[in-house]
Amino acid sequence: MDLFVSRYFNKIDKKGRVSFPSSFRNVLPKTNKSEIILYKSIKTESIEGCGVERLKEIAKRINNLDFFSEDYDDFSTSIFSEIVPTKIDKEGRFLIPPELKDYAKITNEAAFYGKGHFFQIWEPKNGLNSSETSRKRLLNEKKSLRTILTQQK
Amino acid sequence: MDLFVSRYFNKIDKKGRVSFPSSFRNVLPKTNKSEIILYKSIKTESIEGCGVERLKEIAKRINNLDFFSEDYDDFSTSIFSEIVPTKIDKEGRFLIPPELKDYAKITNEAAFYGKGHFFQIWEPKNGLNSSETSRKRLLNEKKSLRTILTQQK
DNA sequence: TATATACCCATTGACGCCCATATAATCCCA
DNA sequence: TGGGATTATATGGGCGTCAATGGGTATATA
Repeated sequence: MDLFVSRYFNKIDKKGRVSFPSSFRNVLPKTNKSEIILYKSIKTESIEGCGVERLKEIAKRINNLDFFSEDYDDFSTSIFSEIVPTKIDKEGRFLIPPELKDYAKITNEAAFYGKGHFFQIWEPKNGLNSSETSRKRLLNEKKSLRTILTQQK
Repeated sequence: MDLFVSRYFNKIDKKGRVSFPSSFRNVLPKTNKSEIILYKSIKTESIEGCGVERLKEIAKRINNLDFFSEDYDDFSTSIFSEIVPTKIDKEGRFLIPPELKDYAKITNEAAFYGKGHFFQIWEPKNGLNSSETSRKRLLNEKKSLRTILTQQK
């Protein structure tokens, strides 16, 4: 499985360390399993992150936007300048950068949400509320996991 | 037969393990017979699942969406974090993820229902009640297998 | 020097992996 | 085609490993 999937709730210890979920670690490239990049989620009150190699992909996507558009400016500012490279220790733990931790209002527990090619880190209650909202929106739009997962080409 | 069909009632042992029905295992791709993905059924109090290969297709599709669109966000949010990849051991058994187990109110026995391209896992009594209800509803609507099987497009 | 963090080592409970058995299904050969 | 032998499936249990977590000490940085 080379995708960030599922959800994990991990404790933050007295030193501020938190375990990066084992299954997430396995998604990171073999060449660099000890570093991730973190940044503020643009649309939500959460931290977003991915492996370093994904950064290049993001750069490409942003580069494809109209160079003179507001979006280009906004995205490149809010993403690149906000990125915090973060090291993962031998036990698979890392320190959540203080600014991001504050931004997401995380205190003593962190919820890790798999999002495919990236992941999000939430204050647990906020995370639950947010996914509940998503779930309801899906129901209203009559889309369900089943329709998406089982549809044939 | 590359479809999930028929119904099986399997016991959950002291360690929480349950056999994934042999005929279901044969539906999984030869390349990966030891992993399935599970998620909450949206419309019923049951667990739904399928092989991992579908997930990868979805990931590919989602990745092709506009990186900054609402759709990209919505899909990745509602799909990836809800999915629980689950390993099947050498004997064909697996652990039902606790959250899903609770959701379906499963305790010491699980009913596996083949649904074609996916399957469902029910608490046995709930499963029986649900299929009985379905049967009656079909009868009331005067639909029969024959109508469905013989209708032309 | 004070504070933070990198680097060790320890603990615990859960899980993966292995081996075992009973029953059911299948096969094979006379 | 019958009946014994072989194989497959569901199930039970032991044990080593790993993930998450806790904490001590050296090292760095300001």
